[in-house]
Amino acid sequence: MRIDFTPHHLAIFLAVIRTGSFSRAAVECGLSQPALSRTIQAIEDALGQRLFDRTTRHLDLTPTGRELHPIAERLVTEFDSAFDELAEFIAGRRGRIVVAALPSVCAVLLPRAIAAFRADHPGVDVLIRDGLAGSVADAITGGRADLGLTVRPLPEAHLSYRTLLADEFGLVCRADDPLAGSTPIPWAVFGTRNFIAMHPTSSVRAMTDAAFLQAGIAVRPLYECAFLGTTGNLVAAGLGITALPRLTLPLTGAGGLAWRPLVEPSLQRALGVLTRVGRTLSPAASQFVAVLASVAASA
Amino acid sequence: MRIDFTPHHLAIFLAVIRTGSFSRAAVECGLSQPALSRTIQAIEDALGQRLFDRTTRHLDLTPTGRELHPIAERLVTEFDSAFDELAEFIAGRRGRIVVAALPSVCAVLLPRAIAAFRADHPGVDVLIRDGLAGSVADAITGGRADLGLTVRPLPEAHLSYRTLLADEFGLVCRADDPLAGSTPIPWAVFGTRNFIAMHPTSSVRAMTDAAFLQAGIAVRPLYECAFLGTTGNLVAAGLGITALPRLTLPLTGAGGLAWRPLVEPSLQRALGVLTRVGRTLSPAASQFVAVLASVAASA
DNA sequence: TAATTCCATGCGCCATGCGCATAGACTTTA
DNA sequence: TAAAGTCTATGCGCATGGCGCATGGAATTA
Repeated sequence: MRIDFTPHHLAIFLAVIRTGSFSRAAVECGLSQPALSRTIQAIEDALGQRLFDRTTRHLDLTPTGRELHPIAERLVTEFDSAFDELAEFIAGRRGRIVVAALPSVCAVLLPRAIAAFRADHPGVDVLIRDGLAGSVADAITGGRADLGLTVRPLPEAHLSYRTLLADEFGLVCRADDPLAGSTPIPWAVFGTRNFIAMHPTSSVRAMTDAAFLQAGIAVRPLYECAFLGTTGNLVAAGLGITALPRLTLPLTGAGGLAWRPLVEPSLQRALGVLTRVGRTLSPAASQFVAVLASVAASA
Repeated sequence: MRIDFTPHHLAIFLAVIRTGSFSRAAVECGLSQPALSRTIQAIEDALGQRLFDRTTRHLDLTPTGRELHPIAERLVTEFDSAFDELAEFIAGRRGRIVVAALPSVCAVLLPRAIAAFRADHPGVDVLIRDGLAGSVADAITGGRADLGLTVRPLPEAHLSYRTLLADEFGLVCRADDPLAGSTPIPWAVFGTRNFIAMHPTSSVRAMTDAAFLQAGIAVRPLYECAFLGTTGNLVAAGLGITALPRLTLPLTGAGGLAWRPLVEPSLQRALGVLTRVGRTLSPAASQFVAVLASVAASA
């Protein structure tokens, strides 16, 4: 007779050894004595060997039982620790999350979220890959990242997007610029001043272009910067003004700048979580999204 | 839902990974596709997590599945190798046998039996503890030896004895002794010559005393030797004659001795296997007994 | 649009595992 | 010496779970 051994079988065997009695082992295992007795018999039948030499008064391991003893101990321990380990992962207490994010998110939202998350999940590593909107989406599509933190992408069948917060566009000028005094400021202002643009592949540029279109003005970019730091320094140097979402301001790295809300149109850059549809998130990643949402809500 | 995971569950999980398909995995596992599908679902329900992101066209591990993968591999391997190991033991190809035996058996029967046994069972170690009849029986009673090779002991409830061979008593004298010419020789001969006896605790002494009683003669031992080598040398020196079972002759260690069958009564010392009742022998030990029996039969 | 290929699900069957009651063996106690 | 007590084994019936068969439903291909 060939049965499929389970850790349960082995645990029962070990309980008999530990207690030195079928009845006591049955109590310990939460079974009736007949059930336990038959489980031992089933193992013995499967092995073709007795495990215990037993009478009503005596119970001893047979040589085969003695041989199985350490094996059973090892297997049960292995099983338990393996599933404990897995349970840690499922509980979100262990794992690795790869987050692809826009530089601005990396600079502002992510650090706070990671700090809050790691406080509760010290066993989870969070890896960051920063990049522009296109590369974030590619990382998600290609499976190189679990989560993307980016602007709303063009709708695509296998991408799922959930907005976390709206980052408002505003004018960025020198603090001593007269514009810094009036608020709010219409986008039309860029028709009268030098505009320092971001690089055409950036998500900010796509939105400023759209705003100009909506405001009905034609703006000729004076510079096209790949990095916000460059943009900030150009503005600080008095070479022109620009429009940036509020959260990107710290990335300009320049002092003496003012940010004032822009209207007509009032424009917000949606920042959110990008995932791949049909791909289950790890428990840790799901919980990280929740932390992100609460951090974004309190921002 | 909490199920009892078995290596079978894990093997099915691994088969799906290996084949990249539920249907192919089902074939590989000798199951129907629905059965396999439900087994995976059962694991997923138990863990509260999907293991595969699957459509009819695509199958991918989820993070939890990826986490379980190496764990499952390890556990299945552990289980297999553990039971392979146990199977070796049960087949009698691995193990350790402790044999307690009389010196004469150690010298004559055991070496041949061990040689024959080890040729077929290179993985089994055979340990020998030699001692007189009493200590052999004690070793069995006390569980310090698996098998005893000794004379038939006094019947005792927990000892089981099985005769392997009958070792015939004969006269031992110098080869140039006139007695060496006549055969068979009656025990009464010891009434007319100096008798060199074995020590009172030895099994041989018990039998020679009984023979004298049966032959109706009174014999006064000249010496009482603990070792057969001493006895042999005393005989060789011409100090007397003695009676020994045939198989003990090589242990006398003396040259120039003759052995002639004794009659009136003709006496045989039974040599056999002593075991403890109610104590299962290891598979290797059982097989060793079989080898002993066949070696004894051909002796 | 039809055919094909997968995975999921409804259904019924049967083996397995369980508890209850009790038998049987052995020891202890009166 | 007999009765009581303790421990494992077994008969029995029930519920659960695992399985195969048939089929549904979704995605892809011809």
